Amino acid sequence: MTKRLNLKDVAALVGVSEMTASRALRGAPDVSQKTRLKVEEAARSIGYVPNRIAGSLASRSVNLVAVVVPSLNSYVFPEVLSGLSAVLKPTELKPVVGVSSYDLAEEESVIREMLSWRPSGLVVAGLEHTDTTRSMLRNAACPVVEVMDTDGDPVGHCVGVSHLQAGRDMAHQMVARGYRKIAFIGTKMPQDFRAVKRFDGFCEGLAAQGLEIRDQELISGESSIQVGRTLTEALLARSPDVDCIYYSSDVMSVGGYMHCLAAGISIPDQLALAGFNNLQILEGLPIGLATTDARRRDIGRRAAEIILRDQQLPDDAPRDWVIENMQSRVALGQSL
Amino acid sequence: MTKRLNLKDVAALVGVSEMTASRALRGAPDVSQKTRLKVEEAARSIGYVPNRIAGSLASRSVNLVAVVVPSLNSYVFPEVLSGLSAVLKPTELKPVVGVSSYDLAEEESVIREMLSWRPSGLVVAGLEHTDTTRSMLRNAACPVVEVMDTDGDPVGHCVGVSHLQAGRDMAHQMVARGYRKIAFIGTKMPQDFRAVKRFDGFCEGLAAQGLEIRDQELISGESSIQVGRTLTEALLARSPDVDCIYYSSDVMSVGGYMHCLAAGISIPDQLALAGFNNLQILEGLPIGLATTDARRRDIGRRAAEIILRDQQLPDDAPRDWVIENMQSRVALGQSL
DNA sequence: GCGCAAATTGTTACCGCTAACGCATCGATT
DNA sequence: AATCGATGCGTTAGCGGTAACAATTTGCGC
Repeated sequence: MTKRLNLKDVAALVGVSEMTASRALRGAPDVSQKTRLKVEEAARSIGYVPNRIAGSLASRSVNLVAVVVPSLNSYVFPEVLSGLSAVLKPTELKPVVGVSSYDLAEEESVIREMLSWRPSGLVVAGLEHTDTTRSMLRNAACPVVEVMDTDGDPVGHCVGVSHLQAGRDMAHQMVARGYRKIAFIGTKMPQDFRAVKRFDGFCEGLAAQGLEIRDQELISGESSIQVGRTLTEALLARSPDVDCIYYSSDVMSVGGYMHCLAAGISIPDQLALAGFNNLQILEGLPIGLATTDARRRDIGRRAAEIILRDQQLPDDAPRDWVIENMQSRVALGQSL
Repeated sequence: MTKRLNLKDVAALVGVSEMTASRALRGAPDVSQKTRLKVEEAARSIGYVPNRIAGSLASRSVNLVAVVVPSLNSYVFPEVLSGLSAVLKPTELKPVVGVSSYDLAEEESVIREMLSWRPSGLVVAGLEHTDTTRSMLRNAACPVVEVMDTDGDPVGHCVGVSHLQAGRDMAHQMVARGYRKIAFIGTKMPQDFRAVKRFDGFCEGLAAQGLEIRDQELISGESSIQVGRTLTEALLARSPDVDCIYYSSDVMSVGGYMHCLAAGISIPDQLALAGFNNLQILEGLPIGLATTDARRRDIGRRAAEIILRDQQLPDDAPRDWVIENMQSRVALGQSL
């Protein structure tokens, strides 16, 4: 907790103007190598850290990309972030993460907070927002990308997969493989709009083949292996004839698998399981659990690319809106 | 992408000075209820979002707490964050996350970037830093808390557990339970200083009882269930007589457990397993895997409390440095 | 040694907001 | 009616940098 250091202090130490010191430290052109070195050395010697608040205000530019996700615990968003970071790494831009806790009001407040820092771009998970949020996104002075989901009405750019379609596809796969007594287990219902869409698509897919959900467990809590296991046990106790379960997430299907292991239920002979996301935790299990690859890393990468591209454009340039539906892919594993 | 809106625009619309508009929107005193409502309404109507860059510069205060962690994929730091967020939630402060990728040079650059935003506090995982980083932390004009680890020489406040001690404790538990042919499997070695300390403490604990590591697998890659499974298989193939394995993380021990499931190895009769962290993924497994609770949420909470407390203090008030060693707790489960 | 363009450095005017202080207004007090 | 403290609002002067332009120095050809 020492005296606040200014550019002025550095400049005075070297005996140049603030402007020259500023240029030297930013690596701007028009500074001689000699003074640049002297300034850098002086800055280092007194431990000067530039004040980006002042810098950003003056230059009207902020090297941050805001990323708003519903949760960091669910294993799914860190991977989106990782794709995004990889693309931003060689640039000046840095991601900043905000968490909305699957709550639209909270999302609104997080986005307002983020936008108040005037970032160079905003990435937000999902297409569902409050009216105020939508209006803030529309008026934002930076590119906006809504990610994860393409079933809906994007405000800005949009990169994701169709969760409705993913649900339908899974229904068809299950029916094609002969399962008829099919159940669904979901968490964060109905706050997780994408899980709801998968469920809807799933029911629709079953209906298209003259079937309907045999039983279901929907809870509003977060997903976890433990919860997946407990809900599976409860559902099977109630509906012992169920021959196939679709889970809202791989975390949950792993829990289901754990229940089967403990209860001696053979997979897929006695019970078939499928999840969603293609999470890393599926790798390394004794059997491959069926899932759908949600292209999370690709989504993160693409969002970053769009922001980089747009951000270069002058404010009044024509913008071509990207709506990109990455095809999600069912991976059957040995559990279906 | 619309016109940039100012406080001036809002003020003009209402017919008051910028200052009054500013006070109204911040909820500052000395504004009549009537004008406050008019200003709020005007701001909402044109979709004004305050510019916190300008605001922070003028008020010399930033409502952000920087949090620098090595990774978001490892399942461990999100929980620290969650404890931290919970404590900050009712305050003005908001956490901002940076990722250092288990790389001290990267950490230095992330911390410099963070400090350039003049946050109200900085939380960083670990006690090992480059000299430049240490000097930046020492000179930072905000409270600094080093978390996770207490074995070392903190620059600022410090909250964590002793990883050396955790390793020692686990060695004693294993020996006490009769295991003698003990191996270690670790990831991010040696970049993960805390894992290294656990390993060192572990070896020391074994040595204190006349034993030494029977075999080991150390890799620099990230931990995952898959990697845990593969390394376990490789180690057992090489040293089939090993009767107990200590892993650098629960993620890895779960992988080991998966190998045992697949290979029909009975736990703990044929092989005992123990990990570290007490991650949530342990819950729901058919058996409880031994681990050590690393108190991650408590650490996050405590760090937030320290920052809140310190941040109120005037710059020149005497500061009492906190060094808090939370006792880590071994949880034996049924795998040891 | 002179003239001129390129290279380097300095000056001025903000960026958008707020701290600090100043100045009215108004009801209550004496 | 003059005094006074509270209340509400405006004015001034920055916060710590940078864009844009002005000024100075330097190198070089002739």
